[in-house]
Amino acid sequence: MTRKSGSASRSTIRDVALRAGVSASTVSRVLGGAYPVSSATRTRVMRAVGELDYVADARAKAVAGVGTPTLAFVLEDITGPSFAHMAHGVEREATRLGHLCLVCSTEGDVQHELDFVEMMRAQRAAAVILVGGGADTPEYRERTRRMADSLASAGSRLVLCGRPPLGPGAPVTVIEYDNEGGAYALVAHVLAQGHRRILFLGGKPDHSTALGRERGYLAAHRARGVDPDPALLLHGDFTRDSGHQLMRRALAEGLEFTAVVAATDMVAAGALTALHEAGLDVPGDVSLAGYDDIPFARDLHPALTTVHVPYQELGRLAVRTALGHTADAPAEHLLLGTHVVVRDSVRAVS
Amino acid sequence: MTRKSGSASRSTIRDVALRAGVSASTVSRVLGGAYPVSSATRTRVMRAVGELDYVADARAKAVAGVGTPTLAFVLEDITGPSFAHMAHGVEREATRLGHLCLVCSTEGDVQHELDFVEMMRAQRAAAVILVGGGADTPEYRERTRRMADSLASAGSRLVLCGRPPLGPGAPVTVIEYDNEGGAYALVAHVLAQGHRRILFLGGKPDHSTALGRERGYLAAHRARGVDPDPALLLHGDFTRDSGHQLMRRALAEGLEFTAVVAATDMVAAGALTALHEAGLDVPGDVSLAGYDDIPFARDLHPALTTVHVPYQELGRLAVRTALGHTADAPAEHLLLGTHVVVRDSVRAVS
DNA sequence: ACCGCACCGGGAACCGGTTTCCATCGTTGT
DNA sequence: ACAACGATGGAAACCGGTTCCCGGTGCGGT
Repeated sequence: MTRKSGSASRSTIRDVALRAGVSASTVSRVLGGAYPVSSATRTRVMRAVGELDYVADARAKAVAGVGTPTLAFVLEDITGPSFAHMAHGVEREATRLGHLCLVCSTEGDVQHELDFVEMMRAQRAAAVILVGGGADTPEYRERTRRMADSLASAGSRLVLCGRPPLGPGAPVTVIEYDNEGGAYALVAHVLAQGHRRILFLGGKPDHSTALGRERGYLAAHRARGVDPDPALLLHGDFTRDSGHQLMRRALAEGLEFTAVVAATDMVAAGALTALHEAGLDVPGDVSLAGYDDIPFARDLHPALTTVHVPYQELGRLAVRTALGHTADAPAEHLLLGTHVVVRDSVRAVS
Repeated sequence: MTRKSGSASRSTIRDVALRAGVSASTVSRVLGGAYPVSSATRTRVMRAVGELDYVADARAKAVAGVGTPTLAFVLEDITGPSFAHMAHGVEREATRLGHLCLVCSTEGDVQHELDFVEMMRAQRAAAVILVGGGADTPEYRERTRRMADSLASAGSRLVLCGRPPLGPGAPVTVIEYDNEGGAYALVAHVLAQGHRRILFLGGKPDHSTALGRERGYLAAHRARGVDPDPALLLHGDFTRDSGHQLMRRALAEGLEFTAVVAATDMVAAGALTALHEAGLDVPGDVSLAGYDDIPFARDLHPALTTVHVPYQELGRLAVRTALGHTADAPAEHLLLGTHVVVRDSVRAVS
């Protein structure tokens, strides 16, 4: 039995070389593979490596130019189901392509995000993927463009995933899902069931994702020739609690509506319990629809009609595109389609 | 306006030195902080840094011994709500302590896990956190102990989070939540409502978490002096679909029970829709309880009685303990408590 | 027997930083 | 006026690897 955990100090390639009675170059070569080494030497080196339980320092290899590439993933909160699915896609694809995957939650703090991106630039990450919507302000564009430039000059690429695109010419890859289109289709479906007063439980007023879905809501109304009541457009955020509160307030205020469309399945879930708490039946008394098609949507009661967003695929695509490992997505700006999945939570108005 | 994105090649400290007309050492000192540099020199250097948009290579710094420490987080699937919350806790605490956070999903593949841990050893990660239950076989202990040893000899620490502990003496930190105790309390609660035939929707037969909860189920029965019918112990996995299928089968087979305890809220969710699909009322016809207290538990209908597990705190604790940044948790083995949160899904038997 | 070539392995330069050691310079003390 | 001293900054060694360049073998060919 070999004493492997002799001391806590990690051994260097020189230790191995010394023990095997060869030079450091030789050790590097037998470990590296593609170089002729006599089998006797190889054996001695391998034995020394085994006895010392040696692993080459990845950071040193990286400096020497033969490191494992790295990719960074920045989101607001890994806890949201849709983010989690994107993260999953990113992580899978990254490791499939032999990349390490760094992750960071910003908790919505812009400064934190900035700091992290700077950090990733220092790490020489192959790509930095920013995910999740935000306010599309000039200040945002300016700041993000600066990130993109500085990352580009450091040789890595910025990917915006579900975020407002920058102007043309920015060295950035944008991958979006079609918020407006999805909401349009969903609300069209609800309208087709005869509903005319549809409450919309939106997100923050300037949040790009929320805005897109809101636009779809509006567009569907216009296409149908109905004039949406502005009082039916409520704003909160994308949490379950927001949906719950918004719905309670709407009910308390005596707002009139026969259907509710939530900007998110989470919001819909909160709204649903608020509805239940008020003694209302869904979809008997009021119809309800969500957005995202998180796995739980099926288990709400009634099963939630919603629009499916291919989050995992989105994550995968983001890393493939960023890493240039794809021929089928050379474009700098992709827009993924969505489709509504109808279940039991919206019913024709009687 | 300075031309920053001139070329794609990153600039080195020597480029900056050249441009500022000083030596590389001086640049390093200016950037490093704690060394007297004349303000004129400092200004020149800073200007050069700005013009070149220079950031020191983090890998090189790491080799020189002044790098950002890193911590790795290994789980089966980031998509599970409880895992996501742990991940969130880990990530928050890690960045709070100035660590970078690497993540890896194993998809349940042992070889993948092994490879990743080896990779982290090479990265000189400060700690590797393995999370999620598994089969507590001799082979598992052997393999994991080897990981622990080799990580320890490389100066980093292995943390087992919700995983079967190894024998004594292994250089490992174990943090568990009390599966048996939680299940015991939950099932005791259900029994106290008068239920005597309680269906248990468990996980994989040899999965440590599933096993712990099963033990709690059994122990609660014994404490009450009731003999659980072995036919009521079903095995699947921790997914929503598993709960759905198991419940359907149980119903189809005509199993007799007045309550259902699921090993997981996800499983409970699937079971709940199966119950609904069969036209059964919960809790009118049958009571239902889950485990984990994921956020959605409140929004199921009826709101799910379940046991709360402090997942986020668990993650935080894992990194604090691993990094030794705590005086209040010097122990090598922590067991976090849980508590049952009663909502509307279990009712006294009539 | 001699030349040349493959094969193999050592030395040194390099990757991009940090830090130790030392030389220089301008001041100040007596 | 001259020695000592504090403030600066450069050269070189080091961190732990990789790889280029070369020199010493042992082999076969003529």
